[in-house]
Amino acid sequence: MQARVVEVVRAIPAGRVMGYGEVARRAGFAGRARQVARILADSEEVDLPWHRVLRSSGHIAFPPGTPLFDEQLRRLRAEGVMLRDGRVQSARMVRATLDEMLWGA
DNA sequence: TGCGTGACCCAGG
DNA sequence: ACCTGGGCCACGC
Repeated sequence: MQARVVEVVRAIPAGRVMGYGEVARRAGFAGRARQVARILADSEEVDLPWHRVLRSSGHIAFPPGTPLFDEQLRRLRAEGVMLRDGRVQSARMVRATLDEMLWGA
């Protein structure tokens, strides 16, 4: 599962974000969002754009003010992803169906 | 072995 | 648009 998840995360285009659940689905493990989170937490992978993965709500998963929260926010801003009321606009989210047509796979 | 704990999600209400 | 209950499952104590 680890490898498939890493693949999916690596495939998220810069400037766009994806929910943990969506990552799980695309990796072939629907329903296992928690495992995706753990995998990212444990991953030693370099150049893994883990900051492009957030809650389906558009919120960063860490509590505001924590080091990881700040780090993720910083990386997102660096690629032009802005947050409104603590969350990214849904338009930035790679969702199912409709997006499948636009971005494929 | 058992149980609480998460970088979570979703259908309902 | 927020809250809730149930689902999910690897880990650690």
